[in-house]
Amino acid sequence: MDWKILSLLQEDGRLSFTALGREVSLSAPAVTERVRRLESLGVITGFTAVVSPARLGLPIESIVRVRVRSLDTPRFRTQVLVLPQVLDADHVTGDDCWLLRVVCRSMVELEELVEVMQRYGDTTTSLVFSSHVRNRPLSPELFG
Amino acid sequence: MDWKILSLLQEDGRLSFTALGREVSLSAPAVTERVRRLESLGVITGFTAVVSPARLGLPIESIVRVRVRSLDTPRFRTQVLVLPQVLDADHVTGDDCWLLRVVCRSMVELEELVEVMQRYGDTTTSLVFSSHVRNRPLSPELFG
DNA sequence: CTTGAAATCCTGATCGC
DNA sequence: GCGATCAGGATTTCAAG
Repeated sequence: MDWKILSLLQEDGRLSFTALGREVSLSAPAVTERVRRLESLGVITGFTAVVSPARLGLPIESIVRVRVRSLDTPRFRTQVLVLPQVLDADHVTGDDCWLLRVVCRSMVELEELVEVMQRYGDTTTSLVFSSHVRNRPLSPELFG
Repeated sequence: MDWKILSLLQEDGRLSFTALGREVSLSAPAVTERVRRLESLGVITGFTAVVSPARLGLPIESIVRVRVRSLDTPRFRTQVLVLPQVLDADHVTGDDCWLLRVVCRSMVELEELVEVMQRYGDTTTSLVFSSHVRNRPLSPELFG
């Protein structure tokens, strides 16, 4: 039941509670309470509009791996992770330390960004040809 | 003006049009039309609930790089990219070809997934320690 | 979880700049 | 083209059962 609600809200985050109720055969206040509970449990962390960088004039998307020297990590976090072009930043195991997803307007801008990151460690940059899966909804099949 | 609307909707995708109108000093029908236009332009591609894999019992998150042999690419796409554990999949430049973000319940499950992917090419797996930036909203600063 | 009533919101038409 | 106002219908919210 909660899974059905989660699936529907991941598909359309603006579904009204009454529409949601119709789908799952529950009254509107009942689904409202379930959604509020999922929020307070931290299962649902928010609702958001999905925006296309390309349509906004940000045609370049790339993944930058940065091997940050440990002494430079604090400055890396305050100088690089706050840049608006950095859409995702994960600290990971392995030699690469950090994986950043970056969007920008041009290769020149990307070059500048990577030069900044180079100050904190070696980088490896991959340009994204195409995204075949983007933020796939979590589904009960994960527990099949 | 459209930027203000985009920022607010990326923060809270369920904001009502009247609340949105109050924030930007516009009437509800006016903001409604602007949002509809942003949707039809493809700037806003949808609305979604943001769900926490960890809170759902998926504590392992990892980035898998797969160097898929080109002859195996069609099967890779139909056999791997459809798995529910694969939340993101990008085709990228460079030696690695594919970058996948994967969530799962345990290291055993991750091992099985990586073994499947190994059938299509060499893999390199990085476990995510922590995500310091996750889906940062696109902001006008990108064009500062 | 459901019901029901009051407050709020959404939608379309119409008008004005 | 863009936004404001208004009325009718739908939705949200809160109380009570």
